[in-house]
Amino acid sequence: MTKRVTIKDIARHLKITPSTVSRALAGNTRISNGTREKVLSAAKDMGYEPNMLASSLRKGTSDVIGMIVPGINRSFFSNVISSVEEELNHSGFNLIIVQTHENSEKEKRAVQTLLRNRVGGVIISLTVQTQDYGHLKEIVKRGIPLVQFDRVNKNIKGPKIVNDNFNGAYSATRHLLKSGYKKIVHFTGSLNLNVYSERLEGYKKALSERGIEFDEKMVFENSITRETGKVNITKAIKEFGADALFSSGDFSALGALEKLRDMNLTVPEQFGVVGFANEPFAELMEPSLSSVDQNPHAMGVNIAQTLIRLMQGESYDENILIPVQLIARESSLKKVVLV
Amino acid sequence: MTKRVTIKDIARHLKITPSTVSRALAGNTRISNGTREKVLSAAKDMGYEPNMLASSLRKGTSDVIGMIVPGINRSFFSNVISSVEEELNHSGFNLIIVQTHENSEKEKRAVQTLLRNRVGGVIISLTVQTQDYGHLKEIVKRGIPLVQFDRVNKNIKGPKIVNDNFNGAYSATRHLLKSGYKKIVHFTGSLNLNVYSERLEGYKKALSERGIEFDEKMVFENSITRETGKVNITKAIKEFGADALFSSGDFSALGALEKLRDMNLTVPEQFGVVGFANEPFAELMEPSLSSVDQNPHAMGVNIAQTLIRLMQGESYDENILIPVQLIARESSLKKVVLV
DNA sequence: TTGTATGCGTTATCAG
DNA sequence: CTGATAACGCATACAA
Repeated sequence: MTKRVTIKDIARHLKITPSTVSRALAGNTRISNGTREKVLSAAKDMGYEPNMLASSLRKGTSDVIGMIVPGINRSFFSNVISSVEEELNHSGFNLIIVQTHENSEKEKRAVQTLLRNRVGGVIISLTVQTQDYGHLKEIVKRGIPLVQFDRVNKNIKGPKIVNDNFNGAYSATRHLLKSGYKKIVHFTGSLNLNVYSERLEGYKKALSERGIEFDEKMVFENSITRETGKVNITKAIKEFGADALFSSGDFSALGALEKLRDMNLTVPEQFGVVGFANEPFAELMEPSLSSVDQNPHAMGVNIAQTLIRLMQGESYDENILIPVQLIARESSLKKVVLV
Repeated sequence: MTKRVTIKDIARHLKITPSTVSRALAGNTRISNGTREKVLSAAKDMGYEPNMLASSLRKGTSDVIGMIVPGINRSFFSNVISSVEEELNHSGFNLIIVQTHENSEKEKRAVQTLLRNRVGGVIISLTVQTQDYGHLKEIVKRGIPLVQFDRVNKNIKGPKIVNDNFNGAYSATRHLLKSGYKKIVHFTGSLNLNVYSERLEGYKKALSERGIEFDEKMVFENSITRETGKVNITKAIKEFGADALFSSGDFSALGALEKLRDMNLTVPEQFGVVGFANEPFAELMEPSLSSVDQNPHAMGVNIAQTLIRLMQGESYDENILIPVQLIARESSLKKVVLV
């Protein structure tokens, strides 16, 4: 446990003052080339490592960015995180990741932790549970740059970066209709979340465009897990004679596919399925699962760039829409019907 | 951007000294119940949030733990992270996650960042590339608690938590032999990494136990991706007449399965496959992929508890072995042959 | 039990 | 261009 080398030590060693050393290390301030070089080489020789705690304390902000997500084990989030991180690192920032596991209490504590550690900025995607937005307001109130993404609250000021969920759902549903399916049910998460309510609207639009009357009973809310997928697909077929499913998540689509197989219904011949998120397993299944890709990389890059601009003082209140892409695979390719 | 409330503000408001407030907030020090309550309620009323930067700077350590991993988008790591985080949160610590993307330079920078931010402890799983261990030595040298897991370097002092890779590979290979397969090839990552070299040994033992001579040409090193899996399975069949594969990773096993299908070889009838890691897609494939589960939850809990003990001063140098479990699925169940 | 004094390491301000 | 001084917010040794 060696004693840490500080700016003072370098100053003493070079017989100059700490302020000069600090300036030399910072780089930008007016300082003679001679002393700068001396300081830098001494710093290296002595094994100096800056203390960011002290620096941040003094400066009142830090280069650490906090990112709060429901969970890192979903393909979408893990990919967004990777892209955000890469982009932030390029600009000299470091990323802290905290998971909420869809628990709003954990979300509040996460925000608290980040504020206590005086992060330079916060990136967040809300939990399903989140109803009270005091913690978000607190971030804004303290003047800390905040970027919301994916699951956002429109009433909180600041940039929000979301997928074009409406058009993704619209394309998916339209694709099923074009393929000749008639009775399409919809599985969705909580409609309190923007992402799901937007997708529902896209689904509706595709139906109405075809003159199909929307039946809200054919929308299964809070049905986004593998298990609920299994349960509800049975119900959908028995009660509504459904012949296709557009699911707002791949896991419920997966559950449905498994159940359909148990029921000896063939996919895509007798039943069509399209999911959302394009999880890695989608292409590996048999039949492979059609899904809407959310373009997580583009979203991550956008989030990072937006945050950086925000931290540079460019304060704005913008909504950015990230395009999505329908990946049509076997599970929905009954036949192609031109319209 | 409200002015931050500090201990001084509370002190002024209550007409006592900052030290008293500090002690009251810390809780443990000797202080009268009256003032403690007054301080706590004032802190709440005034919206006080401790500044952990200042606290950590003063104390010389922080409650933030840094965790460095090759990537969060692999099932194993993401599950370990979740468990570590949960366990650490219970004990009042916070987790920072940094990815290296298998890049040893990023790994070094990650360590540097963590040291500069004076984290209270470091958890790390090395990249494939890592050859120079100066950054790990630096952590130890500074007296910062360090826990290595999964991909570890035995020469660095401190606890190392790894799977029972040897027995996992041994069971997997033995299972293939028992199922009647004769010519088993092995796909592995870089044998510089402990995890892969240990698995290779397990594979060897199972072979020798059956009196099968080990042929090192049947080991395909650096063949752990979906793409290399496809390439090498072809080679394995053509050159060695292989009828089974034990792969040290699921992605290469996946590639192999895909290629086998292209070649019109049926699994498990004509060819057996067992992977390692039990990625989520393993059970979803057709045929489902047998794999070795690494028990990431147990590993995460162990890592966190070990680190906490280390931070409490219990300095030891222990190797902990986390058991693994072979999950036999369709891809290897040709028939059961008793031994 | 509480107050006083000091320093953690850095940087901003003001002189020179 | 460089030096002196103070302050960021908190916690501790010591004194009372």
